Amino acid sequence: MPHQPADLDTVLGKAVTILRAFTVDDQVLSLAELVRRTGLPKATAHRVAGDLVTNRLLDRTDLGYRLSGGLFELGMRASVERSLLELAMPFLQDLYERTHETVHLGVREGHDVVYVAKIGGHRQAKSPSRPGGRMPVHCTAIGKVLLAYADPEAQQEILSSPLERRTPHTIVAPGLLERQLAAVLENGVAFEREESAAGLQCIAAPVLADGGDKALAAISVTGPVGRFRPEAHVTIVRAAAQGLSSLASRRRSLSS
Amino acid sequence: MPHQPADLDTVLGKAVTILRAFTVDDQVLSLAELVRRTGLPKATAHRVAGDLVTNRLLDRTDLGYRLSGGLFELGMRASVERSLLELAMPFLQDLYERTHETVHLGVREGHDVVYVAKIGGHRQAKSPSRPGGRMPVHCTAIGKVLLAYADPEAQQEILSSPLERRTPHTIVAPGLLERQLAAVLENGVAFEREESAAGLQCIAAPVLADGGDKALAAISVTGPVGRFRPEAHVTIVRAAAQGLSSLASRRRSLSS
DNA sequence: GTAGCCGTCCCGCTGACCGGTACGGTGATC
DNA sequence: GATCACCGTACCGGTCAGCGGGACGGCTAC
Repeated sequence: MPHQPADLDTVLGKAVTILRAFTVDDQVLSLAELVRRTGLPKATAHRVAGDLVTNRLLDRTDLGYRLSGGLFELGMRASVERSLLELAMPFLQDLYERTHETVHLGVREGHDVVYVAKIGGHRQAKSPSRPGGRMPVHCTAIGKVLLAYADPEAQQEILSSPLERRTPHTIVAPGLLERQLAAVLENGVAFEREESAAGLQCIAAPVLADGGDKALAAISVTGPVGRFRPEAHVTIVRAAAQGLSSLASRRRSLSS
Repeated sequence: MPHQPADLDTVLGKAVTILRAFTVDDQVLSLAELVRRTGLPKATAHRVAGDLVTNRLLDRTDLGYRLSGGLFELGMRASVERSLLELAMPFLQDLYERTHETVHLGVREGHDVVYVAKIGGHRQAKSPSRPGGRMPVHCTAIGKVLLAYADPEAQQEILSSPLERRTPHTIVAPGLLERQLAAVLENGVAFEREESAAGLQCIAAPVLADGGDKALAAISVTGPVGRFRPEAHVTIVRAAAQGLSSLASRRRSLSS
């Protein structure tokens, strides 16, 4: 996790440290647990958490603290992700309707992909991804697409760092991964075969920026090994991603 | 807007004031604009905004500041909204697939409904709602449902405050609205007929908590007056909401 | 009983935060 | 090309908000 630990000598730093202490699957954290995770003195954590409650970034419950609905609302106003989500939704719907498998929209953030949207039905494959959650780039189809279209230095930086093994099929050899990335650029799609979780396969395509050389995001379809063949969906996934690409190009939302 | 203005005498207060200065349709705000909206001294706004950037809650661009992807990620971890969203998605998908109209999931926050999800296709009705955005409770189907199932004091508080007129059809008479709310409790669904925007109709049903007396959220289907008849979808919307209700009851995510 | 862990509160010290002020750049107006 | 308005940025000394060690009372568990 490349989160530089945030400055604990400033109020704001302490505040975000507390907020970021929550992971995707924490519902509620006690004060003691916050102290444990943040390393803040108990009195300080207590006070700052209290301040966060008054500022409606945290909720107080009988069992502890919880990220508030106000924070959700705020996060949804992040222009890049929100407008991406809005533009993408119809395309994601199409994909879901045609495949009835889990559909993802993701962006890259450092070594991870962050899922902006995840849609699926009642019978969706059991996948470790969560909306707003993270997965390493090297073991997901979306990640490989985003990596293939990333600037060379970022790509190299990731390729030269240790690649965590998630399943027996996870690609941990940089050379092999690099060859796959070349194939991704050639085909415009990436595959994943049980590299992030057992029993899951996946295909993804890039949402390209104006020039067509940088990827803003990626779209994927995921399904279980039994009923799902990634190769069967190359055309529609690529078409959806291209449709979104050209729609996004006609708007402004990029830059850095 | 019942946002008590946040304490400007504290760092944290200034920080959230800056963050909340962004509305749903702001992409990027200049420092000067932030100063204008927040009332903070320029030097202060500059410093705090800078701190927010170092803490990855804001992004710096050539044109100004922007809510960051990190904030999006954080907001998605708000347990109530996120788990609601995850549980609801299959039901929302079903509704979309059967109607091919815009489907909403919303919760109440004070006098407004906040949209947790909005899904639709390419031909979706032009609606003023945005994911993460707000609409007044009294002029939307989701709002009326949530209001009908709200605690009496909250309901009374809203009924006795001025009801903003959005269209010629907006209900601004508390008595009329109150009668509609009674009908909602009786039927388990609420309608909206061009009360929030011209040309739009809507039907919504409540997602009920354990007891069945409090509403956690509401689901709606929205369509244009021409092709869409809300009455035609009473059964499936109610069924979707009930399905989600019982699923949510089997998990824990509520309390206050 | 007592030992451990919890959340809360007190209170004196201090350095993080404050914001008036100044400066350089940029574009519009005359 | 001079003037002006407005922008973002940087400086810096005063001071009070924030700090956190410590104490306290409540609660399980053993």
